Formats: sequence, structure tokens, C-alpha cells
Amino acid sequence: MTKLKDIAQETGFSITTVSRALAGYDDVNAETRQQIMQTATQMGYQPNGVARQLRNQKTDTIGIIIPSDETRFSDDFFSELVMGVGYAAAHLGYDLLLSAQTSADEMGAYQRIVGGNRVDGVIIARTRRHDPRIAYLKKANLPYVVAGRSAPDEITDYPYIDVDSQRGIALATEYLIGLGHTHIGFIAPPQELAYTAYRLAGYIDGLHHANLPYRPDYVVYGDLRREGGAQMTRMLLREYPHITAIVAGNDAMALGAMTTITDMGLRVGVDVSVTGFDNIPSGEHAHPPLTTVRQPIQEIGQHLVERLISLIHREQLGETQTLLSPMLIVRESCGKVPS
Amino acid sequence: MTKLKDIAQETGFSITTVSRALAGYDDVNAETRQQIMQTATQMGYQPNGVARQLRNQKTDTIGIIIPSDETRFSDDFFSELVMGVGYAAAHLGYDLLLSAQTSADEMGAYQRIVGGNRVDGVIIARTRRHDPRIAYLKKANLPYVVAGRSAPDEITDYPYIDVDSQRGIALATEYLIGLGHTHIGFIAPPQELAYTAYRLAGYIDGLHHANLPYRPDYVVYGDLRREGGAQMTRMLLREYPHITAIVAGNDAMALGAMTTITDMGLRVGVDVSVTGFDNIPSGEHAHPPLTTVRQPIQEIGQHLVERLISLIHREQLGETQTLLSPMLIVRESCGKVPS
DNA sequence: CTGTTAGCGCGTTCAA
DNA sequence: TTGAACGCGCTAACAG
Repeated sequence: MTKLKDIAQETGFSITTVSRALAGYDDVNAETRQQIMQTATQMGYQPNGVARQLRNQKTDTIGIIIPSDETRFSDDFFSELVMGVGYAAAHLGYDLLLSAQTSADEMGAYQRIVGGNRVDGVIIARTRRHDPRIAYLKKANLPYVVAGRSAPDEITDYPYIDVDSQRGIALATEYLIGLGHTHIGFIAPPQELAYTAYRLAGYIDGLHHANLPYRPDYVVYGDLRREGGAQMTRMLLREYPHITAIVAGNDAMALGAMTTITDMGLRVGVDVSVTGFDNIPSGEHAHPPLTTVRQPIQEIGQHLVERLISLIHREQLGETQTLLSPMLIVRESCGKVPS
Repeated sequence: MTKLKDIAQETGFSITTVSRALAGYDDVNAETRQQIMQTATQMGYQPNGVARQLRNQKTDTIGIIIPSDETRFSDDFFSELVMGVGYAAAHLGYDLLLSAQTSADEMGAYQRIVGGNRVDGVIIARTRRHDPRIAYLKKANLPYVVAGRSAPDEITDYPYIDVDSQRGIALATEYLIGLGHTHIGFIAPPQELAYTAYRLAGYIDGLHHANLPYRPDYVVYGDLRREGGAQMTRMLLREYPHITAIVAGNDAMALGAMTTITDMGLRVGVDVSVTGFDNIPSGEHAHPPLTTVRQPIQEIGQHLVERLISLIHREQLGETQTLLSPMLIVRESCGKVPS
């Protein structure tokens, strides 16, 4: 709450001089600076960030907006992404402004944050078909980076980072085929998400690679949550009892599938196998049981931030569109809860 | 990027009139307002949030600062808390400014966010012994709420929300005793955390309640991460083979303990039992295997936001210090990863 | 009903 | 080496 003005009064110099002394300009008398800096620390001066932002027309802040809360309790993608983005941003001298969409006002948060000049750049995640957020940002003239390409039948003319989930799901499918399974169900992500088409294509790739027929009735759509995975698994196994393996479109649904299998009195990995796919940027990754994937998603957040800050600084970027190679996480676990 | 000025020029009215028309003041000619609002939407006007903040001396934003990243990959407390806080804040018309501490500059983020007037209030979580953040905020004259009391030997003279973890760990311990165990290890949280003393006291309470002796050598300190839980479990079981049950000071360490038990060729829940405690505010909670607790921590975030916003509005608060009753989560699971 | 004036706190001309 | 003046974009008090 002490302002430049206060220090100016205290030292007898003008606000301008105080400002320059503290900013480290070299056209200030050494003694003057000394005195000013001393009283500044004495009075506990902290520059007013908001005033600075207004004056400098930059905020040193990046924005991220999380979608409204249908899936908030079960799907850990955004919570991990936010952590990764937050740490990476801090490391590079940026703060993170987080806003959640409200169901009442879909684009309100974007207008407030982006249109309101609250941030220097924005991160978008979990692209949807005909995503209105991307359309909005294209017009808004503010740097942005997207986690996830548009669907294959749309144009992706913006900077993005994505994982080759088509290949990832193909690998998951081939893994199960390699175990000897021939009737393999697929719990796909929701249809409105951009990556769903890639993942479905990967499932089909995997089958075709082994000359297995693609049966559309083996494909169901889940809600990305454990509950959805559990429910769809129940449906699949009831309808098609000869299914012995399931590919889940994401991690949470894989966990849900395992729960259902256990609940049905079957053994995961014995009676029915499950693989889940998640966004894995690169490198080795441990596969402890009982855990969901955290680090890889955080790493994507880190990539996003680095890319975005380059854009903000108008630095040269090699590629603005990056497709990370997938790393498969195969998981099969069994769980029991004591009474 | 269109400003009030632009609309003023376009319509011929003064900036003030435009401002008032858009703000909905009633001392504006209906026609004038009509015209102004129309050109405003036409030009895609969005008020500049930063300028507003400076002018109004409030930001409609709350701050949260997450600690530096030793535990970022394994401990899901902060990621969930942030989600809970973010959604609750959005619901109440606030944005969330997230900043991470950097190891270089412990208090830097606080000074920037709090001292820089970037937020109307702050949330602190995971209180430490002699927490410098609390000391800082006491002086800073900015509303704040703390998740977690100070340690029992310190004074807690600030608004907080906490879970009665002493009772929670006592229940966990009694649960294991009820199963017939008499040699029960405790993997405590790090000593520097404020709640550790409560949790240790709970462990002792549980033992005493059943007239079992408290053996200090059965207590080890973990790092809140799965790795720590795993490592400490290995130590405990190697050193004291007659231990048949373990209470873990948090959820992640409980998972780590299970991993170790499995790795040692023992069966979780048969050879060695495990219970983990987590922050559970209230109400029923499902106990699916293979999952960590998300919702309860988010609910704490929600409580924190509501309390903080009351403080910001200087509304009357019944209690500014709230101790939520614990709900025990007992978990025992086994996991296997396919080769 | 509308416009002029003033100032939130800061940084950056420009002149002295 | 220093200070006065200006403006970032907005809102509020005060006149008219």
C-alpha cells in the first residue's frame, strides 16, 4: 500500500526520480538511489501490479479457462494440466489466471479474460468440434495455444500441441490382439470432442493391422469419467459376452471398466483385459498400479506454456504445430474394498 | 480493443455518457442508451478489466499460491484444491489468480500477488510450522483464509477451515485394531507440517483407546508421496516383521504402502492391512478401488472460497474457524501390472 | 439528461 | 541528474 508517492514525500524527491531509482535506471545519482532504495524497503514498498499492467499494456499473466463442471469430480485431465501450466508459467515469470466457464454463460469467461485484457495469452484445452473458443480467439488478436487439434474433417490452422492418439489407441489395440484377444470393445470419448475421431480411427487401425474385422457395434461412447467407463463396460459385456478385452478412450474410463469387471465377479487381466490410453508426451514412465497418470499431462502443460510465451514474445518458432508421439500406458489392476 | 473512447467518437456522445449508458444508470435518455448499446455490441466492446481494477480498487479475483514443486507429481492435494477453488470462485463471480512459489524466491509470489494488489483475498493451504505466509498476511491487511490450523503448540488466530484429522487417524487406527491387529505402524506426514502433530496424536489416541501401547519406533515420517509411503513401508516391515497393519498419514502414501506390500509378495488386506486418511469434509463418499479421493478436497476448496468472499464483503460470519468432522476412507486394494 | 474534471498508480516522454 | 506533464482506460463527483 505504500506507493511511489509516499516514498517521494518521505525522501523529498519527485515520483519520477523514485520510479527511476527503483527501476534501476543509471541516470540517477548513486546517493539518491541509495537513499530511495533504503526508504523503499523500510516502508515495504511493493509496486502496484494493476497500475503497471495498465501502463505497460502487458500483464505477465497467461489465462486458462476450464470448462463447466460436468466432469469435474472424475476426470483429472484439467487439474493436472493446470498444475503443469502453473508451475511452468511461474518458472518463466508468469502468473496464471484461471477462470471456469459457467453453464449460464458459455463464453463469458473468455470475454472477461481475453477481451478484458487481463492476460497476455491464453491456453485452450480439450478441443471440441467447431469449437467456438477457437473461433473467438482467431478474431481476438491475442496469442493462444491449443492442446489438441481439430477433428480430422476440420481445418487446424492455429498453433497446437497434441499427442498422436490415433497411434496410441492403435498400439493399445494391437497390444490386446497380441495377447490373443479377437473380440475387443472400444469405449470411445464423447462424440463432440475433436480427438474422438482420431482415437476411433486408431482402434480401427489396430484391428485392420491384424486383419480383424471392425465391428461398429463394439464401439460405445463414454463420458470420460469412471462412471461412464463402468456403465459402458457393463453394457458391452452384457450385450456381447464373447468380448474379452476393452480399450478405453481415456484413463478414467479404463479405471471404471476395471471396477465393473471386478463387480461382475470377473478377473481383470484374466477374464477380461483392459487398456487405457492417456496423453503421454514422451520418455519413460513408471506404471505403478493403483494410480492415474499425472506427470505426462503436466508435461503437456509445460509445453503449452513454453510455446505460448514464445508467441507472446514474438520469437521465432520452428513449428507451431506439434504432434507428440504417444506412449502407451497399459494398465490392468484389480481392486478390492474391505467391508 | 475497442474502448469507451471509440464508442464515444462513433456516437458523438461523451465518454462519460457512454460509460453510464453501458453501466445501466437510469439517468440516460432511452434513445441515447439504445444507440450506445447498439454501437457497443456492433464494435464488440469489452471493458478493459485492468483499467477497471485500477479505478475501482478491486479485482474480483482471489489468489492462491501453490508451493514449490517438490511434491508436484505425486501429491494430488493441490491440484484438486485448485479445481475446487476455481469452480467455486467462478460460481460466485470471481476469477482465480494462481501463482507458484519458486524455490529461488520463497515469498516472491506472495509479494507480487498480495502486495501488488492483484487480488481481493488469498487462500493459503497446507500450513507449516511457523508459517511465514501467515505472518506475512497478518500484516498485509488483505482478507485471507487458511486451509489447516497451526500446530497444537502454536496459536491459531486467523480464519481457517480444517478437518479433524486427529479424530480421523484415530478412527483409522481403531478400525485396524477392530480387525484384530495389535502391531500397527504409522507413516506420518513430514514434521514441518502443522497437521502432523494432530495426526500423530490421533494414532496414539487410537492405540490408547484399545489399551495398546504406543511404540514410537513404529512411527516413521514420509514425504506425502507414493514413493515415500512405499519406502517407509519397506523400512517398517523389514525392521518390524510382526507389524501387520499400517496407518498412512495421507492417501498417496497409503497407495505407496500397498505397492510395496504387493512387491514384497504379500497380500494387501490379508498379510498386511492399510488404511489411508484424507481430508473429508462431510457426508457419504463412495469407496471405489483404484482411485484417489477427489471430491472431498474440492469441497474444502469450495468452503474456503465462500468463507473468503464473505470476508471480502465484510459480511457477518458466524464462525471464522471451522473444524470439519472427518470421514474415514478405508482403502485396501491390490494391483498388478501386466508385463 | 449530458459533459467537464479529476484521479486510481505507474512509467515515459521532454525540458530544465 | 532531476522534475513536470501526460496518458494507459475507466468511473465518480459535480455542474450545468
